[in-house]
Amino acid sequence: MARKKSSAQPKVDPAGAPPVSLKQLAEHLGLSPATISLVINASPVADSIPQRTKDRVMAAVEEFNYRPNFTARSLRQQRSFIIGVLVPEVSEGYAAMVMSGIEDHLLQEGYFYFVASHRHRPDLIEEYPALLLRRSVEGIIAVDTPVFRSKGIPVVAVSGRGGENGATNILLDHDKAAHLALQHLYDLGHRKIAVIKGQAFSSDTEVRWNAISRQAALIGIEIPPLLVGQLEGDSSSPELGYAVTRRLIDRGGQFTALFAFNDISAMGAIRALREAGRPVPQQVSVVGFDDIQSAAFQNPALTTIRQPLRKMGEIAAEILLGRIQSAGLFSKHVTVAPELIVRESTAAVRAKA
Amino acid sequence: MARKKSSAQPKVDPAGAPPVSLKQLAEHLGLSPATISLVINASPVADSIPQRTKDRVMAAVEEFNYRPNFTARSLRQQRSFIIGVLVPEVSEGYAAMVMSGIEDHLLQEGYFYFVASHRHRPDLIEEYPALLLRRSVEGIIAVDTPVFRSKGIPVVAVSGRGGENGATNILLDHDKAAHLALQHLYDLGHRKIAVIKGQAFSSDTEVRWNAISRQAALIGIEIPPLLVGQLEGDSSSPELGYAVTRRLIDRGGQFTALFAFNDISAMGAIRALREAGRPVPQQVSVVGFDDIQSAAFQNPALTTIRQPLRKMGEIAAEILLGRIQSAGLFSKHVTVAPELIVRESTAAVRAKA
DNA sequence: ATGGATTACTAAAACGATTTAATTGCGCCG
DNA sequence: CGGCGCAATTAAATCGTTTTAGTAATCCAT
Repeated sequence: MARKKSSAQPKVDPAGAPPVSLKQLAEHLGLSPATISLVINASPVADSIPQRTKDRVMAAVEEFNYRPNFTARSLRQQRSFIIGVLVPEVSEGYAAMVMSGIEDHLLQEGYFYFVASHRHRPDLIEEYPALLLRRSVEGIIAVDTPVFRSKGIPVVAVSGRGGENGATNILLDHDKAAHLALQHLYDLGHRKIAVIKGQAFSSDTEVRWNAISRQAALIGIEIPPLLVGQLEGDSSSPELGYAVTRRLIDRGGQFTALFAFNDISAMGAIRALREAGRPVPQQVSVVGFDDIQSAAFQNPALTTIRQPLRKMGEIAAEILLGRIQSAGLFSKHVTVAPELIVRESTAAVRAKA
Repeated sequence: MARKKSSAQPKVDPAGAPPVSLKQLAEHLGLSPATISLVINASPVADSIPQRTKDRVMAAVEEFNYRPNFTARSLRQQRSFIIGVLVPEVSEGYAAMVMSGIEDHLLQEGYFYFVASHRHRPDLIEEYPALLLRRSVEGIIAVDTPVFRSKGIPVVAVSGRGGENGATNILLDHDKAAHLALQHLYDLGHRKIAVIKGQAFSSDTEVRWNAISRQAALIGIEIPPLLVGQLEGDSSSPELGYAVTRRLIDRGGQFTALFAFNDISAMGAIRALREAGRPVPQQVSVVGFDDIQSAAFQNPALTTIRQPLRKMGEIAAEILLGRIQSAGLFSKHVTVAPELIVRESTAAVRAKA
């Protein structure tokens, strides 16, 4: 305590100088840690502290580049400023897009997030929420992930089914989506429309299919079981769309248009159709879903239903933080609107030759 | 302290029972927190504790579902078991794929990670590492992100340029990649080959271009400046590839093959060529780079150089954890091998009609 | 019987903040 | 001149662990 004196200009240290603690700073200033903490956090208790002292404190903070230790603060305040994000797989365009929106909002508000990809494995879907909880996340956003018991922290589900246990759901207006797609095809003269449903484990599958049935009936289109296929397998490659379309073709049902579960499967479907000698859009029109990046640059460019995925992520984050701040009432769900993007994979049905 | 007695079966609490602390558990067992901590962590000091007591402790842990508070433990041990991941943008396929590999390894080893997307903004590239540091991450993985001062924690760069300041680099063998692509085209009879370079801010751009120049010379191909284009703009849509290919065509240089910087730009290029009446692969062959998911389902399916992105992420995580564990020597870089994936976008050059 | 090992624990000090309830000194009023 | 109130601080508890340095009791050998 008598020797260090020449270390008067700490400034920018090159690499490894350990950060200063509140106590050290206090000692340097001849004040107590309490005072400094109060000043730094602009606590109302600090109102009685004269500006002179406050300035002195702030100057020292600057000089030594003092930053409160986040872990210590977390422990004391019981706040981590971390939230957990559950997705099927980070590298899938759908989840990545939602995450992008989530991140945007969270970082802005001073939060960080942990990501965990469960790859639809039930054991991981069970395990990860608990693991996140143990890391004291303050809330969870579940993207396309089935329900789980949320022990005491708020949960927001993006296109998931969290209906029951207190989760807020961000979901697409599937009826509008179905209407946009079907009406578009109907207007082009299509009457025989095939549909590719999603995998059973995908939370959108059921609601979407129900919406399609409803809207088809309203418009006056009949969709016989023969023209309904379902994605199978848990990869996310276009291969699945290819396979189901092959089955659809082999089954022999006639159709002039196809409404795919997502853009990825639409890509596979287009290839299957082409190989079967039924080029898109000349003989069959195809409508995708999601409007992922590469949809616009397929050949033919994909007509699709755009989901505002980024926006959905942002909303999810915003609502979650809201629920964290005030643990009061909360809405059960928020609906966002889809949009029809017309490109080249749909065309008017050809007049009978 | 005399009243609670009937709460003998805590079991699975429905929602909001606060977790028990070590102290409570200790009180319940009539032992000190120290003992329990030692038993739980199987500390060597606990060797002298009789099995009977250990069993009692473990039983109580089970009964009350006790889990040590992670924040408290972090504070005491000065370990967060968190690492930071810097990427240009989570929703880009390239980064997402690498992240997937990173996550895989990290979660296995009991770590979580924070993601921050800087979207190539210099201020964020400057700010985020500091922010992560403040959150006491134990290391940083930088994906396609230029260098920054890593204050005291290990850094691993995936296809970044961290050459100088003590980062380990995971990089592709670009010479091999260039050789694979060029030799493939050469073997198909191509001699006039155009190249699309990446944006200036992308760390791969320069090394890759140098490798291409080198390998072209070795094989005996000349690549005149007239046939070299560069991606411009910081979006990651195929639009950029489309634009640069248009410029290339307009400039009037003759070429029968095109080597794109990545699959995304290859998609744009193919469209530009098609619109200009030069179908792929009949008149021009195109080789992409990366082998992203949808590459196989383009029309024509993309011939491309596959980067083992997931694997690169895994390796990055593994090396980083290694460096965290033992802060000793470390390798400056690790090289991974690319692979040529031949599909439909390349074909033999047509005999002069 | 004494002293050194061993056994079975525990007290208390960290870790680095935040926050509540004092404490001290001083001016001023009655 | 006693005491009230205010201004400027601070002591100390707390958050929930981990870990070091003990301590007390028992055992065994001499």
